[in-house]
Amino acid sequence: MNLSQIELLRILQETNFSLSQAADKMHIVQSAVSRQLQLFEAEVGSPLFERRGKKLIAMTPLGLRIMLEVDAINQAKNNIQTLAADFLDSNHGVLHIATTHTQAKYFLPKPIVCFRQKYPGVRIYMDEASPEQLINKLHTGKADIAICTEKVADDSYLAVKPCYEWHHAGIVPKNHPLAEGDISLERLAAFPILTYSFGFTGRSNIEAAFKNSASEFDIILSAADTDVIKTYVRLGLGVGIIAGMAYDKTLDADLVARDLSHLIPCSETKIAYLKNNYLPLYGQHFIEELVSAATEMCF
Amino acid sequence: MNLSQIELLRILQETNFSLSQAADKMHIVQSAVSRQLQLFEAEVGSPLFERRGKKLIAMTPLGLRIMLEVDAINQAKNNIQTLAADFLDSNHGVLHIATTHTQAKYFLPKPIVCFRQKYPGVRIYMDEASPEQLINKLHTGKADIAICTEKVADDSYLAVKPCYEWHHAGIVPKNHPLAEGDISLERLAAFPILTYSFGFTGRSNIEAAFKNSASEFDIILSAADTDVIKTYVRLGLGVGIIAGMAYDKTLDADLVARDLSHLIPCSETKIAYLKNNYLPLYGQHFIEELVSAATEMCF
DNA sequence: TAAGGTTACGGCGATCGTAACGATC
DNA sequence: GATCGTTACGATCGCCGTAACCTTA
Repeated sequence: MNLSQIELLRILQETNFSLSQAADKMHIVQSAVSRQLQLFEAEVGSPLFERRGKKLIAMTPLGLRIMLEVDAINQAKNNIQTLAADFLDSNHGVLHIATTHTQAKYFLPKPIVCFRQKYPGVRIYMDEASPEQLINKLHTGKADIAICTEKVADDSYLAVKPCYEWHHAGIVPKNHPLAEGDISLERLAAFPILTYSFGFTGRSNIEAAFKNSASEFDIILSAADTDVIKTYVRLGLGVGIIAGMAYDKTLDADLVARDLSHLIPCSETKIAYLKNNYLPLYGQHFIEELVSAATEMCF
Repeated sequence: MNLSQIELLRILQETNFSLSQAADKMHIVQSAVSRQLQLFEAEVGSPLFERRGKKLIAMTPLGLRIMLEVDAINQAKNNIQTLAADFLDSNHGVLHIATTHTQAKYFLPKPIVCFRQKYPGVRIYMDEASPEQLINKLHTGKADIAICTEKVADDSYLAVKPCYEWHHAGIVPKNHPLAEGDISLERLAAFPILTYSFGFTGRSNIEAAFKNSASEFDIILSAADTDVIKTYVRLGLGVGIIAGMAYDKTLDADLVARDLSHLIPCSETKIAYLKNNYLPLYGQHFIEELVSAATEMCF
């Protein structure tokens, strides 16, 4: 057993068990990969892959179980490299942030600018995706830190830090009936609703609010992206329910935002990263930056 | 970086940072070890060991941090090997059990006999030590399973299964005043006490019982070993406080056992193993055996 | 001066690359 | 027949062992 065999297994998982693609990724020839896999399987004494003819099509139960250990080894190996680099120079490096559109546009700008000033040598990659995909990116090492509201609390491999609490707001054009007067769930439900896609940005709390009430509501458009929702609200399609911090007094002056905190439960945005993943110092500082930026804000 | 360098680091930790001893353990010459360490430190870019002249005397902070990852890699590597062996033949193998004298002598015999019948091909190593040492043995891979009452619940790296609850008993020679009549803490405290050493077999609960009462008690002899306590009780030195299951009606017929469950809080014997350590199937079955043996017993 | 660590060098073996072959869609 | 995987063989590079040297208790 050696580390390149371990690396090979990890890559095979990524490439749908293709030896030739794995060879490309490892910058060696296919035949070498083929032999290394044979050697490893021989050492284990049992096949790790299901084969159709010569093609690898899936992993055996043993292979799947061993893959957990392979992942652990790879993680530790990466941690050693990150630790070493961080020790030599904790001001340079790369930070992969995965988050949803709403956080990226309405929460992250300020802390990221601050962070850039402290760490001009750190290259930031920002990746937008659904909360489900964010978690996957953490697990596959494509992201170091995920910032979002939904789902991350369930995964036992993740360290989760609460970041800030916020509530939803309703947005309507200025002349809309809901622009004035008290708002209740019943009044809201009388209009078509535009809000976030399932699994995004506090959508679960919106569901919960209406589930507990007698009113049925009609979501005629859902999007991952606050700006899409705003666009269609402007076109008069109905009432938008968005995250409070996504309403911008200046840019959205043509819209009226109505507080919904008495109707929809509070949402909490969280910062998540793999427990087993060593974050370089600047990564740890970035998280602190997020938390302090969050406490300075008020929603 | 490669696996033998990782292995080298682990062994250096075990050998007090002696390159020559490490070389012996790895069955290669000293010079090879020296060079591999140099290569690894060069790759990391910083020294991992503090040196006095050429001698290694300690680890640097970076080295200590990296050692955590090294341990993770070694653990995963061992798991792969165990998984492979277990898959090929889950009836043969080795099981290292670490436990205290009391458990080894008064609880384990029955479940171990049962286990041997199911798995005649599994070699059992039994290791007696203090609870503190047991935990250390788990961490260093010298034991797979630890069985004891104290301490294990605190360690976050350990998976802990409750096994059975028991209470203490007082033992005295037949003609002793405490052989008859109701027993209170005050009456107990009037006699010299013989019991387990600090950190052993529910000793903490004995402490707790007397701490909460007004009586001061005088432990004139403490031992890790129930049999030692019995011996000196027989010699008339005082009252023994031992685990209830350590009193044997036949063998200890010359002694009288008095239930102390109303005076000393219940103790719980637990089974512990490393969360990250893959236990072969027979090991998992052994734990089940322990639990079922425990439920059949009554103390 | 003995014991532990480093440096230099030669030899062996592991692993890669080339290339021809085999199988699968 | 094009793509993917396996087998064979030669070449290279990494790693070990021997041996001489250096350093410290």
